Amino acid sequence: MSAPKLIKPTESELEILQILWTKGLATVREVHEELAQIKNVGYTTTLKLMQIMNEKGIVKRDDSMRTHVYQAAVNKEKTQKYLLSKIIDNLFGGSPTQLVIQALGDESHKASREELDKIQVLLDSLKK
Amino acid sequence: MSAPKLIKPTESELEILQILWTKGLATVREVHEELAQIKNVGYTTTLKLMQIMNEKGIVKRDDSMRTHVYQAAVNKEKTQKYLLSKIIDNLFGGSPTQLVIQALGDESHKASREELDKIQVLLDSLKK
DNA sequence: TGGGTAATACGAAAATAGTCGTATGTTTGT
DNA sequence: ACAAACATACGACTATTTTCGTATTACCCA
Repeated sequence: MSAPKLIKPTESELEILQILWTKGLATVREVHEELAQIKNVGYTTTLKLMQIMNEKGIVKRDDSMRTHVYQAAVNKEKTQKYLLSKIIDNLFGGSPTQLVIQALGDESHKASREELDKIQVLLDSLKK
Repeated sequence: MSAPKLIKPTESELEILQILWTKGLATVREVHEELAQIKNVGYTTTLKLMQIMNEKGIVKRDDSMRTHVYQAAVNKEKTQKYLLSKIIDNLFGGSPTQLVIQALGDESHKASREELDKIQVLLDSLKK
């Protein structure tokens, strides 16, 4: 029985994870430059954060080179599911339906026709 | 132009808000007793939290009586929408569809047939 | 080959969240 | 009437998260 340690990334950590999930491999510099586009933060701050994430096991790094290369060590879908589960409990009283309804109704994040179809497919399979 | 100040409740505050949204009006004692069922925390902690929430404007209170009566000062749906919007950006790269798919697939929060129908209705209206 | 640029390590301040002890006053039951 | 139970206020302590300055070492090239 290996305890599947569930990690709860902080908000800042999540921002970095998103970048790593997209890029796959990245240096601190690369991550920082992405980050700098959405928030005003110093390079060493990003560095420190990624070092801490490494200690926590949220990311892995290859430090065989002088410039270390990082990658996410936690699975994207698993992390999303885990955090979503918390939110469903914490914000929607345990009802995923309420969450879905709010999400679909969100004016600032409209779903395309294609996406709606995707949801329809899933919905059909759940109905069986 | 009144600035519609958007408040981001903390996790503990959210737990309290959930109780207040359900109860409508409640004393600290009542909130604390609900809270004590899900977490181990002292009475004065709950009290302090609610005092802070009052200062922040997240809750209102009637202190004309010795035992103050609290109620939520922020709208439930608005708060859910706001926080959800953040999560969509922060955890799902801006795609509400991904969030919906994960939420519907959540094994520990299964949606009932009735709820699925509700979602279907909403989905139909969005498709038009 | 020496100076500028770039990288990591480290420590510690600043900001935010959560916790509770203690003081003080109020109510209530017997 | 008075002790026990109950309520709020308030300050302080702990923990976590975010931030960045400074030191040190490595790399590059004019």
